[in-house]
Amino acid sequence: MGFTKMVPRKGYQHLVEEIQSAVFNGEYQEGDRLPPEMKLAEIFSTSRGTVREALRVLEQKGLVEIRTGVRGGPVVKGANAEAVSDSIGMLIRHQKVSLAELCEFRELLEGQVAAGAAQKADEDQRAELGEIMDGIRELARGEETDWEAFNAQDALFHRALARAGGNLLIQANLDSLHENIQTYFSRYLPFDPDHLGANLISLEAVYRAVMDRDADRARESARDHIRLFTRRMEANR
Amino acid sequence: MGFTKMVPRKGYQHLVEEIQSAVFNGEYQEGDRLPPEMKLAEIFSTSRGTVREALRVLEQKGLVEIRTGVRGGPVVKGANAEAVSDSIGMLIRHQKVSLAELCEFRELLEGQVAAGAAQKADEDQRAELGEIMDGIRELARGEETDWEAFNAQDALFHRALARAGGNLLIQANLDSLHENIQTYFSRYLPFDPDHLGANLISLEAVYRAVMDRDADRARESARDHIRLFTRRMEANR
DNA sequence: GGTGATTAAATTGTCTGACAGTTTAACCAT
DNA sequence: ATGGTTAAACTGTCAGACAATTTAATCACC
Repeated sequence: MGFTKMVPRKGYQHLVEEIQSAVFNGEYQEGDRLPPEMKLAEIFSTSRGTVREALRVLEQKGLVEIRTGVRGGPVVKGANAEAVSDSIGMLIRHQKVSLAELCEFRELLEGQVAAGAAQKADEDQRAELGEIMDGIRELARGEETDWEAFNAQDALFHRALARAGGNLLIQANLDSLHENIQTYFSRYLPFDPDHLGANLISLEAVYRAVMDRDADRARESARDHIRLFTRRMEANR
Repeated sequence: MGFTKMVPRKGYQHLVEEIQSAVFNGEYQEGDRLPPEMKLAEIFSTSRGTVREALRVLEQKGLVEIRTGVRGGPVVKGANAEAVSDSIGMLIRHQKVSLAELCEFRELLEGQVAAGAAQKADEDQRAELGEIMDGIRELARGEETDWEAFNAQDALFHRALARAGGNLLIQANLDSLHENIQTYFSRYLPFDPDHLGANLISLEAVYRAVMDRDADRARESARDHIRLFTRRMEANR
């Protein structure tokens, strides 16, 4: 017990681990250039091909970025949530996650984010939210609403809210939810002026609660707002 | 506006996308073998080196697994949360996520999971939880507690709870949190019989609420349980 | 007829060497 | 100073070779 299957070590994995821990130990800081492929091959006494495979892995992990040309090479990237979002998207597209689960999770996160924003948003962020809301109202007022633009603006609002109120982990998750839920949107949420009105009303409720710094009401409004979509999608399915 | 920087396409990225969508379109099912490297090189009229770089990326994404030997080659893997966990760990180790944020997120998720388990756990899962709790009580009773074993059993409980009550997205996130929070545990939570007792009590509360199918109480107990750790860690920091 | 050892084949893992493409920096002309 | 040109430092890609690993088939033996 406690033993794990012995799997033949592949060479590039060694490189991946070494470089990774060099970065985490601070030997290379964000923005620093790692040695070029040739040098790395020399250092680890391996071939350029192997080095390149390791670099592909590190690149995918979001740890380095590779620049071509002189003074190029592998550069340590600042941490970002892209890889998280990507891998979550993987789960979703592998259809291991149902629409209901997606919505349950989103409801939970958006609620938390709204509550956080109500408590933590600074003046700049509050102003930004106000501007975005103005844009949304503007779009909703027109006779024939540009559905695409409305959705885009709506997404913008949720993003800004997430930045203001959620920590990076929550942001990463919401990003991938937004990204991956679009599939369902376009399938199950055809344009409908009725829905647009209801949407705007529930979004206004979230906005007001955040502006009033009322965390509990913000959470509940946000959950309601998401539930509106959920129900609408389930009805159209 | 709306334009994105034109970045020179790298060849292997093309392969990655093509293969990825082939999998998501169902052209290849879980467990199917993709063509071997040579064949892929032929199909995409490229070289083996390029194919291998693409495979490294897909491997890292958790989409394929590569087997050596005859009847080996790239095999489509079932979805799993490893890549999610890995990338979240990255954020944490890059210190982009504070302990406080980690705990905030964990509190939210564990609460949801406990509530879900209270509502949804079937008989088997309830029995499993009971057995794990027995094990925990057993470990706590002893004179000199095996701290390692206790922690392991505790983790087991949280896992079982997550399986019973959370959807896959929540599970994936919690898995990574558990994995990555260990770093902090060992640094800030040295063994302490006092803490162990409090821990057991708050865990019992979660267990009872789940068994009573009281979702709200389960959520609150779970959040309390997590807060206990959070406070303890912050105190020792 | 089964059973264990041997061999052959398929496929990945690695190395070498080469050349094309890309980007920066230095140099040069105006 | 300004603009264009060139050289150098890199990555991107290819081809060909051989080693290592695993499976399947074959063969010898009881």
